[in-house]
Amino acid sequence: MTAKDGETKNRLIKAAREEFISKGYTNASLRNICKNAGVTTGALYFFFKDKDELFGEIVSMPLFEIDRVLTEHQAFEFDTYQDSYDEEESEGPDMDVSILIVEIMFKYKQECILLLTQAAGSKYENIKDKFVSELEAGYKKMGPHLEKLNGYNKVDDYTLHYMTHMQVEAFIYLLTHSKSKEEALKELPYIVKHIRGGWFAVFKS
Amino acid sequence: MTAKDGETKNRLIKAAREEFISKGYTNASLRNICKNAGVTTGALYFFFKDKDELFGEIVSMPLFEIDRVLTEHQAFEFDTYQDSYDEEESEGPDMDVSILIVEIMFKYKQECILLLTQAAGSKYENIKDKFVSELEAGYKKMGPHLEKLNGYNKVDDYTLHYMTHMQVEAFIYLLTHSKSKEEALKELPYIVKHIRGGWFAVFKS
Amino acid sequence: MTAKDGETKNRLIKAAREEFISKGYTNASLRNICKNAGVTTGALYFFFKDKDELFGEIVSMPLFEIDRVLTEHQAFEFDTYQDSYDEEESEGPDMDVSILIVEIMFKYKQECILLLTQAAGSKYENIKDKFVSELEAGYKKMGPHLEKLNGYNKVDDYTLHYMTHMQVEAFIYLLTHSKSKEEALKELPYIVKHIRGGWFAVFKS
Amino acid sequence: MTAKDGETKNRLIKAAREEFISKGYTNASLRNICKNAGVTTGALYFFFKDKDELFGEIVSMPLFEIDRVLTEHQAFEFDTYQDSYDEEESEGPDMDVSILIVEIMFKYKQECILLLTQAAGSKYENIKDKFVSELEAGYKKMGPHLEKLNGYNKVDDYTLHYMTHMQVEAFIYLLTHSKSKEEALKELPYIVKHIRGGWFAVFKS
DNA sequence: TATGAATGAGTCTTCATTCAT
DNA sequence: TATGAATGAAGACTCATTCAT
Repeated sequence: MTAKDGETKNRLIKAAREEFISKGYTNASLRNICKNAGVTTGALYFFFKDKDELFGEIVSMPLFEIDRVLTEHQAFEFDTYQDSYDEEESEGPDMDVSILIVEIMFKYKQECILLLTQAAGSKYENIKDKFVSELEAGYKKMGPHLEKLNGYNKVDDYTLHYMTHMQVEAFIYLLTHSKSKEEALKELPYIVKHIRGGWFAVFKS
Repeated sequence: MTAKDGETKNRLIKAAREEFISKGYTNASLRNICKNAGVTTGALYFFFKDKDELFGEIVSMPLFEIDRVLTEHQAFEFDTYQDSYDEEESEGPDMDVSILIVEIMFKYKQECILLLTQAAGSKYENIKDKFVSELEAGYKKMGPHLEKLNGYNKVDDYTLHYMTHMQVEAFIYLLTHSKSKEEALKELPYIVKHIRGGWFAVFKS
Repeated sequence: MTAKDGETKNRLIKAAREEFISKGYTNASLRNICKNAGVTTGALYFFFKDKDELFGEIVSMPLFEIDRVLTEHQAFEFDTYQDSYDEEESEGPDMDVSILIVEIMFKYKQECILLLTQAAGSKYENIKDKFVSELEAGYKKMGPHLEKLNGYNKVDDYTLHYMTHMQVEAFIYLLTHSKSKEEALKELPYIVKHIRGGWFAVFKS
Repeated sequence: MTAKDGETKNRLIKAAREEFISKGYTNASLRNICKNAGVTTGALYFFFKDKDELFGEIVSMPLFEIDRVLTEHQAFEFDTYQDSYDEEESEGPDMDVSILIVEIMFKYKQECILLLTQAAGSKYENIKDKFVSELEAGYKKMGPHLEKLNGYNKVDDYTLHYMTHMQVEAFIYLLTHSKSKEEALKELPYIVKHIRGGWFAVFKS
């Protein structure tokens, strides 16, 4: 590092953020990014291996935080609901986790929109599926326990995958259609209600 | 070497179909299409105004058919449910329409996937929103009638829009995750059940 | 000729006129002309050998008329001024010819502007030089007679060519900078006065 | 193969010069320029924003120098002739400025021809009008002073504009029709005489 | 650390023209 | 008379990437 500690790299990241956010991965131009950062192409390639890696720099932070919450959520849920599951009477941990995710998504609003809707062409273009898989894995672990309880159907893989996918889409909707974090949090309960409604319609006979 | 019967045009369309489907609108290359069709660039531009119009040639047919079903659906539903609405006990017309849509989507499977998930950059890039709007408009007309019935809440615009959006996503899911029309039709009832479950969870207090 | 006598050809000419006038020779598009004429490319090539010939169809008429006036003018002037030349006291035949030329130029205003300022790339791109040569040839015939008169210098070829060229430019100016034939005719005397002023400054010692 | 000293850029400029001069702005081909420079298209666009900027590189130098002389000319003339104006007996500063302009024009002969007669389509396509306007503005400042002197008419805008335009055309003629600077300078006095002759024919009653 | 130069394949689109029917 | 189809070369311009210095 010279005098200006990471200055160039920061300018590149800032310019990249704006370019990616406004044009999406494929249509973003590295040339443009360099120009707006006041830096030459060579400099970009000193700090980043390629376009994909630069893109990663922009979206990795929120991605990491969301991943962490999801992982913790699963661990927690598994411990808690081993023996009972009484969804009806509480908004319980699901609601808490949902709030956490909304908080993260709006903390990095533009980055998350970028990651979840404009990443086509990049190595993150299937990130949605990754989230779905993580959630699904968690639900699968819970499955056997739920099935022991009264009135719960066995749900086949297709349906489970579908419902998990919809859940992810719901959060993306919240992210892309709410003006502010406050609005999102205000609407969240209705959305959770909606998700659960669908969930129980399928799980209960 | 003058071909008859629109042979050249057909070869162009076929090559375009493959290129668009495998790469999406933006990343498809007209050069490639021409090369694979064994035709010069000039020929392409004799038949099609530009890339967008060529793309339209591939996706307009399913788009048209889906639009028609949606329009008829709305008209029908509005007439039928003016006075009563007993969702619980039947799978009624909604199910019928859903089946119709699935039929169309799988009749033109690749084209629909293209249109609904790979159209970014083309004039159809907001087609999903258009479907959502059409459905939403239909539901809004039904709103006042539903509100007269026992136990139905008034649903605000945000939530209505959200639910409609999810409904469209559900169909896209069905399209992209089912191996065959048969599998899609087999899963459809569960999905409809899921949608309705969410729907009533919100509509009923 | 079929029923519609020369209809297609006329439509082509009309469309070509508009295209050439608004874009100049090089930037005019034959494709566009055909489209606006509601005719296929093949038809154009049935009536016209190539772009140049079509262009000729538009500009040949005024060209012909101007040529004729210039030719007659020379013949006339030569006969008249064999023995005397008293420019100072009359506006004489020069003025008459100038009026005639202005009349023609404004009768085909757009076509003449096209021919004189937008013909680059066509076979008429040196038409200005042709006019200059014609005029010059006329003046050369008059030269020996003028030189016999008192106070007239011999004018070298370079200067004669220059003055003739300027004279042509003066008419082009009149054409391109006057709003109407009337305005052009109103300004014409001043321009002729200007030309003659220059002329005599050189011819007389 | 990395060249030093702007070698590539120079080769590009040289090739561009030749291409533009021989074909004019519109018909010059960037592809051709690159080929003749032995360079790839990308290289061209590294050095120049677009065709217009490359063209500017060729013609901006003479343009700048001519502009400077014109500007200084105006300032000077205005100072000098505030109180008297005796055109008849001297060739005065007008002649000096004319010589200067001829010197510049022939220093960059091909470039000036390009700029003044082949720039259609480029951002310089109206450069002639710009020169006319500059000169005209200068004359307008002198107008009131001239009118105070004996025997000077007021000249209307149309005529003034016309005469200025002709003056510019005269210099273009000199440029395009003289074999060498020497020939141009030899002819210049006659041309100035011609211009003044026209000028006084109009200015004096 | 970063620059400046350069690659080379690629983008979509337009052109005047030809010719069998 | 005219069409409809097709050519093939060319247009300006952009791309992500490389590399010697």
